[in-house]
Amino acid sequence: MRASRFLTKTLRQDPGEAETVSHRLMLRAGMMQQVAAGVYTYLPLALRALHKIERIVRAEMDAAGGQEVRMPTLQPIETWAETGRDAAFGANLFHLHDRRERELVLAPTHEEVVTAIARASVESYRDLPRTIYQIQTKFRDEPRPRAGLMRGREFEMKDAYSFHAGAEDLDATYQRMREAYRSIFRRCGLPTLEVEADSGAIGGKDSHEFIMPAESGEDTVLLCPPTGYAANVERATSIPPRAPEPEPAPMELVSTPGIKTIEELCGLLGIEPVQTLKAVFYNADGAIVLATIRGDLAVNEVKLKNLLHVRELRLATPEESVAAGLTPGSTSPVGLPERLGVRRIGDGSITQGTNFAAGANREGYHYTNVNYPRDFQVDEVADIATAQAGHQAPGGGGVLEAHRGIEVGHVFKLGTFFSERIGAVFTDEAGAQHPMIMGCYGIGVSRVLAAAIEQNHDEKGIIFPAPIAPFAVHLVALNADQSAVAEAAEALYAALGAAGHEVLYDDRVESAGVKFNDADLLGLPVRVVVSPRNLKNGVVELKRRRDGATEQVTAADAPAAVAAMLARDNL
RNA sequence: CGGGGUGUAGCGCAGACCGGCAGCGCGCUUCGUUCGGGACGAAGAGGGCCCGGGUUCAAAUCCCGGCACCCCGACCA
Repeated sequence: MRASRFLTKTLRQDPGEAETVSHRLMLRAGMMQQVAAGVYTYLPLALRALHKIERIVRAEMDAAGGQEVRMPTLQPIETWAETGRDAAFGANLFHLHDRRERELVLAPTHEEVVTAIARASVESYRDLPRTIYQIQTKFRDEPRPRAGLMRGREFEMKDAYSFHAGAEDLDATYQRMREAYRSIFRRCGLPTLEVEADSGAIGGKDSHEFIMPAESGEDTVLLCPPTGYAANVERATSIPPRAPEPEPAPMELVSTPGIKTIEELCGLLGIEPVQTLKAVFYNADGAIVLATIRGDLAVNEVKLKNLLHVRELRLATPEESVAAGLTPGSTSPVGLPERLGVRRIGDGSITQGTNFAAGANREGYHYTNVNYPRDFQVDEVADIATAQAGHQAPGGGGVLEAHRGIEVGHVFKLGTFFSERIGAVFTDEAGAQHPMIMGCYGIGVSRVLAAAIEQNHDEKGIIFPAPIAPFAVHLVALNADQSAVAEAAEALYAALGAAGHEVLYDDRVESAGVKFNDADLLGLPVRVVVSPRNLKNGVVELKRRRDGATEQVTAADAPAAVAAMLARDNL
């Protein structure tokens, strides 16, 4: 492709509305154009990179036994009502009406439709397992689209679904898919963490996320290198530091005027947060729930939500707390009788340690020497704590460290939620019918592109990993208006193409600085410079974008030298 | 949905408090000089200020209403 004919140009200044690195660089490089919030046109550079990613994804899905289909984006609401997921998705689902006023939705995912495929095509255990996948545009009316391709309302996703006669068979495919995902990200040149994940409302057992480490990521993962433990913070468990265990003393009411926070309480009493208990009020689908946890820990709302089996969980408002008979700022599990009708959940941390300080449900007062279960009771003790960096990994053996990252893939076991509701059953060897057991496996293809740029850039621009670069080579002709340069560059352009390289040929009449800066911005893996100076020396100059390694070779040797340089790009 | 912010030339922004002929930089066009890290000079083109009302002799500017976009939080690939 000749730069002089190329559709898009680069921007010299940063676009005003882009904060995130990948968003900014993609706009500056002319890779995409915004059409609406969270909706973008993929211009040639972006589309070429997406195609590269998709090719790798397809190859690995096919190798893992997947069969590609294309399901419709436009779906009748009834498809969603059948499983109740129209309500589950709520406002995230795009709705529209046809000319007969029939209600349709734009699909955010495809479990319902793919399960209907399995229902139609699978009859017996002999027809199982099956893995179906597609690469397609998804629509989700996100509450807040952000950061360009990172979180769009319209985005590209590879979604795969597997169907099984038994749990062991699902497990085999699940593991095979995890391997395929590792291969995909490795082949893309994108180091990715694989972590345990929350499996969400549908509540499958196993779930893993693939997280690309990046500071701008929305997710936090906790890693324990010595033990290999890796989990999303939403899901992670840990062994928090132990609380002191002095001889239990009689509970005492102390005056704590104006004290609202754990820090203030600790300051006043001369103790550490680990020696306190805090009580947090939640509104869980309208019901008030009291969560009690040690003061140095935080409630993990995902865990709590899963425990309670509710759709919506949020902090209770002060008014709601008061209405439930509680005193915000001095809330406490102590003296909270069962009859209030507030469900009480205690974190495991309350069962260890003695003589805690806790609220007194009375403005300006706290209790000291509070001991569980002597002084208060809960309806259930469970792990509802947020694991933190510095905690011991579950089982011990190492300390957790926290990292930010971007979720680019997610695999999980669905069980029979969909097959039961859609009637996707098979006949077993004994002639009995069972719902198929399902797994599902997603990759945010367009997000992978954004994440790749988040992970691979410097102050000058993008540094594309060779496997997903829109072009492999940026051929730059300096003083392109000189006929000797133009002739040499044209010949090299043809030779590189003939050798199978994808080349962006900068034949524009522009200054060296402009061309070099554009090349740095676009970040194609290898830059080849043809110039009067090089011509005089009988060479062309190769420069690798990633590490700046340079090499001078004859024009005749250039195609092979480029190939060699590309091969070493990811090392 | 709550909080914060912004809509003025293709892009980045000033002008707005204090109404008075719409401006700067980049980019673009033409000519000349330059030519290995965003060159220089000269001459040009290009918007009526997000939309709708209102106030006023006069509105980008003041008032009212709307829309859009961005950022921070509750959600996800």
